[in-house]
Amino acid sequence: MEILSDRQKLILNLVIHEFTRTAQPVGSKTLVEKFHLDVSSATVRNELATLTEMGFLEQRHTSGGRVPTEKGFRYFVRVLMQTQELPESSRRMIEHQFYQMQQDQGVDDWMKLAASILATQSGAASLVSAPLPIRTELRHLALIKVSGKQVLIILVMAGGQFQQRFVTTEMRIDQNELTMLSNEINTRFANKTAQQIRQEALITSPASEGLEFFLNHVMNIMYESDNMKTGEVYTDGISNVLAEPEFAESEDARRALKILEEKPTLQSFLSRAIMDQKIGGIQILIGGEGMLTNLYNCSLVLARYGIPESVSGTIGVFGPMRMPYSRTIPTVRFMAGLLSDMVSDSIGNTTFRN
Amino acid sequence: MEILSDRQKLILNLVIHEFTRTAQPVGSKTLVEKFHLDVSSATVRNELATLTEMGFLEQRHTSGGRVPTEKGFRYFVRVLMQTQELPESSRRMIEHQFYQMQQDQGVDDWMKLAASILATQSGAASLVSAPLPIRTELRHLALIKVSGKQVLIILVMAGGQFQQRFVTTEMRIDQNELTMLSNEINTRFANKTAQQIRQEALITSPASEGLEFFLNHVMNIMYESDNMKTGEVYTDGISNVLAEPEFAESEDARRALKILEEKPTLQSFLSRAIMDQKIGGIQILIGGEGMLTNLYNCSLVLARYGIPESVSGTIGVFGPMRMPYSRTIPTVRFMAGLLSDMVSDSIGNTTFRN
DNA sequence: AGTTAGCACTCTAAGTCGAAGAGTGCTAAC
DNA sequence: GTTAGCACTCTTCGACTTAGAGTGCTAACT
Repeated sequence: MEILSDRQKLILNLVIHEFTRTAQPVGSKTLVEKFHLDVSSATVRNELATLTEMGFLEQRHTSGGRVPTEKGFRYFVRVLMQTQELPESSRRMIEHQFYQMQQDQGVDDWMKLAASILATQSGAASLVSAPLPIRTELRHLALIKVSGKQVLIILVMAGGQFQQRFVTTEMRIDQNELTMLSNEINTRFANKTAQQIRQEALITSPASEGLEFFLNHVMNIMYESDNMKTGEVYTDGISNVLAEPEFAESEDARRALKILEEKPTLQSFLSRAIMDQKIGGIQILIGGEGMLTNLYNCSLVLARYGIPESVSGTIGVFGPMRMPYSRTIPTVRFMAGLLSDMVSDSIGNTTFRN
Repeated sequence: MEILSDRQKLILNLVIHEFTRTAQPVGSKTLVEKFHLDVSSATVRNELATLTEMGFLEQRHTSGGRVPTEKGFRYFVRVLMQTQELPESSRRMIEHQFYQMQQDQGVDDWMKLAASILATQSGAASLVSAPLPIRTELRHLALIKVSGKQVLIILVMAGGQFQQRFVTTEMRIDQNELTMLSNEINTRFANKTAQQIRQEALITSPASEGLEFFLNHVMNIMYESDNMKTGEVYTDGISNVLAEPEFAESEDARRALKILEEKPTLQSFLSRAIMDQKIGGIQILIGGEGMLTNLYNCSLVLARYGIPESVSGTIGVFGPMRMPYSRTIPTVRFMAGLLSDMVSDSIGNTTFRN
C-alpha cells in the first residue's frame, strides 16, 4: 500500500468531499479557493498529478478536473474518513418512526418499514433482506386442511421465520387426523435440525404413511431453508437514486435499476457479499468490486443484523459511488442495530431455551 | 360524441399506429408515403387540422407533426382498435412459463411469476395485486407458542389467504392450552364472517379469558382484511418503462417510478380504479384520467381476476400512453384468465362448500 | 363541394464557429 | 520544495446557419 503524505491525504480528502457534493470534476484552483489552502494552486496541481499517477484520482478529459477513482474511494473509506456517531437527533427520529409501528406485525412488515426509513434517511435506495436462521430448527408444525386433498403446511422455525407450502395428499384426509399427525411431529421433533430429524426418523420404528409423507415435506422445506442463505429482499427509495446526476442518462439509470429489480440475482449477491461478516459488521462495496459489472459507478453499504449463531439478515444502502459514506455508514449501522434488537425482542429469548 | 368520417377514422388510426411505433410526431407527408394513401398530403393535412380542432390530435410545436391526445387514445381504444385474440404461440409460451413453476407454491409466488411473465410479454411494467376474499370467512386458526408470552396467530381465510400476527399474552400459556383454544374456535366459528362470529360470541355464555383474548384478535384481523380492498402489490419490469423514449429525461422517469414505488398509494389507487369492474373485465386508464396527476403521459391496462363473489385481485400493465394496446389488452386478459384458473384450481372448490 | 398542386412560412434538429472559463503541465525563479 | 507565469487543451455555451419536415393558405381542377 502506497504511503501518502499528510498533504496528499488532505487533498484527496478535499477532492472527495467536493466531488461528493457537486458530482463535478474538481480542479486545483477551486480547491485552493474553496478551502483557503495556504499553498498555491500549482502545488496542489503537483499533488493532484501524483495522486492521479498513483491511481486515486482520474482525469476524464485532458483538461477537466480530477474525479476520485474506485481506489480513491476505497482509500477514503478505509483510512481518511472519520465516522462520527449518528447525531442524537437523527437517532431519535429514526427510533420514533420505527416504534410507532404497531407491535403485532409480521417480520416482513418490519422489513418494509426499515427499508422505507433507511431510504429516506440516506436519500438513496435501500435493501433489506429477511432474517433467516443460520441453521434451521423446527419449532412448530401446523397442518391445515384447505380443501379435499389440499393441505397447507406451516412450519415455524427457531428464530420465528415461517415457511408455508400447499401440498396435495394422495387421499382425502380430515383435520383431526392432521392435528394428530402434527402433534406427533411436534412432540418428537421440535428443536431439531433437518439432519437430526432424518437420523431419528431412521432409528425409530417405520412410520405411518401419513407421518412419513408430511415428515418428508417438513424436511424438504427445512433443507431448502438451510440452503437459501438470503430471504426475501425488500427495496425502497429507488427513485432517490434516479435523482442523482450520474443517472441522468436513462441508460445508466436502467442499468442500476435492473440490479435492484432482479431479486434472485440480488439475493445471491447479497449473501455472497456479506457472507463472512459478523453480525453488526459493515461491508462496503465500491464500484461493485468486480462482483457485478453493472455496479460500475455505484456503491453498496451493507450490514448484517440478527442474533449471533441464530438468525441473520442483511440491510444496506445502494447509491452512487459518490455517496456521503461518513453519514451513510453510521445510519446503516444504527438501523442494523435496531433490527437486531427487534429480532431479539420478539424471538431472541427463545434462542437460549433449547 | 363527435362523429368521424371513415377517412378521419382511418387517419387517426394511422397516426396512432405510427406514433406508437416511433414515438415521434407524425406529419401528412409521411402518412401518405408510408401507407400509400390514394389521397394527397394536402387532403390529409386538412383532415389532420379538423382532428386537431376536435381534440383528438395535438401539435406540440407550430410546425411539427401531430401527436395523439389522451382523448385520441381513448377514442382509439373504445372505437377503432380491433383486439385480435392473442396468437396461439404467445399463449403457449406464457402457459409454458406459468406452469413450469412447482405446484406447491404459496400465493405470493404465483403473483411474482405472473408479474414477471407479464412484464416480459408486454415489454412494460406489470403490477399484480394479491387475491383477497371479497368477504372474509374464517377457515382455520392456528395458535403457535413462539416464546414465553409470545404467540403466533395464523388465520386461514376462506379462499386460502392467510394472515399472521404475533401477539403477547398477559401471562404464560402453554402449547396444549393454545391447541385446545384453537380447536374450540375452529369448531365453533369455522366458515363464519367476522360479524357472524361477533353475534354468536355475544349470544353464548361468557367465554373464558383466553378464548376471548384470541377471539378478539381473530375478529380484528378479519375486520382489517375486510377493509383492505387490495392486498400486497407486486411490480416487475420497471426498467422496461425507463427504456421508452418518453422517459429519457430522468425527471419524467422518476415521476413514473415513484408511482410504482409508493405501494400504499398504488394499492388504494388500484382498488378505486378497478372497483366496479366484473371479474374478467378490463379497465383502461389513459393519462391517469385525472386520478393521479403523475400519470400524465402514462397508461394502465388493468384486469380483475379471481372467482366471482369470492376472491378477487388485480393484474395489469403500466406503460407509456403510447403503448400497443391491441397487443397489451389481450395479453393482460389472458394472464388474468390464467390467474383466475389458478385461484379456482387451488382453492376454488372450497368456495361452494360452506 | 371536395380535392389537389403549389408556395411561402415556421420551426426543429444538427452542425459550425468563436469566446469564455476552467484546468493542466512545464519551466524558471524563489 | 514551492511558486508564479505561461502556453495549451478541452468543455460549455450562445449565436448563427442549414437542411428537412411540416403547416396553412390560395387558386385551380374534377
